[in-house]
Amino acid sequence: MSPDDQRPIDAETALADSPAGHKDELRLWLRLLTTTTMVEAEIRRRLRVQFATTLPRFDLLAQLQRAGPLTLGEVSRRMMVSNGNVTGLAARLEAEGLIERRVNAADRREQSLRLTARGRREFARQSAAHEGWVAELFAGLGPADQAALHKLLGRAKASISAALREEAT
Amino acid sequence: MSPDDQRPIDAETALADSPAGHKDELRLWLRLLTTTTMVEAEIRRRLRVQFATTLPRFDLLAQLQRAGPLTLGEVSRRMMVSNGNVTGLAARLEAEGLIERRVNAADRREQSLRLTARGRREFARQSAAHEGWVAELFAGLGPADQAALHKLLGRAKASISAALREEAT
DNA sequence: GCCCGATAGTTTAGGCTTCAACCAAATCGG
DNA sequence: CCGATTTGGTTGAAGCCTAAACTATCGGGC
Repeated sequence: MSPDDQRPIDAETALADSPAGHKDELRLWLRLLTTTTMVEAEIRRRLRVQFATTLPRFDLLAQLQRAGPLTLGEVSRRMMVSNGNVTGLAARLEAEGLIERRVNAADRREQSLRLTARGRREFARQSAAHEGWVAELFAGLGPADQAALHKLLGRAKASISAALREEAT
Repeated sequence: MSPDDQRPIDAETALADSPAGHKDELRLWLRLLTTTTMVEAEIRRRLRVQFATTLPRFDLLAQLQRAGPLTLGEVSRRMMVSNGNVTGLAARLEAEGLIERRVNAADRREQSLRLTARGRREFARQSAAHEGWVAELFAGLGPADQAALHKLLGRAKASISAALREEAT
């Protein structure tokens, strides 16, 4: 650790040396992050200008479309966001008439969310466009590269999951 | 384009068929996104519990550490965020005594940001820990896989950049 | 029947982020 | 020199997001 590194690190040497040679992982992570950020920013931008919506709204609709009615908690887990977050998101989508809530009579704590007819219609339009955008952004990557990247990302996910489980011990 | 796709897509067929077979790209993108999200969430969490700070703050300090004094606009471009965002971020970091601002005498619109002594000290601690976390999360990925992933992400970035340039036409 | 712990959601406070409108300083063309 | 444009930065409104505290309901043990 020794956090007393007071050398006047200049721009050149900034990323050059390291205590344990973890620079490669760092470079990999930064590249992964910028790649994702670029795609995400473009998708957010297009959702806004073409459909006047946002990525979180789109994601929630996608969950309902794919999995049918879901409780707030299920949506929260699937989207990997806090439940408080889903509360607000669902409120906005409900106000826009894209989803509706229904309290579970058997367990009155639960309420399930489902798409309205209008929500299904809107999402179908957005979803088709979205799929095209993604294809367009990755069009420069050949099928073999795409497959290889998919596989390696799977291994990366496994590595990360393992590290997270380890930590939870 | 023809966004009038009105079929009542049900949950089963949701991801099953597609107009042009762009499902593979979509799957690739979703995997890329979740991988990044998992790492990012963990880094945010550790920054919060171990250093009571946030990822954007850390990123801004990193920019200054690596590149020396920068104007707000330069930071904005490097971090790929809006300039209004940097205004607030810099205000908080200045209030915490980690950075300081200095108006450029030659062009009084500009002001450069630089780390304070305390900022350098704090960032050195955080940075060392951060590097270790990233290495830990990717530890399950062998050097060959890491290198391959890095290369493929480079190609993906090139593809995305090309698509964005195309669009700007 | 009643308390107790667990679970589903909401609320609150605070930070991050964007866009669009704005202000101030610099630059450029005439 | 001076108006028009550009550039650097700030502000305001709105949405997203989290952690932590809270409310309501359910289930089980006694």
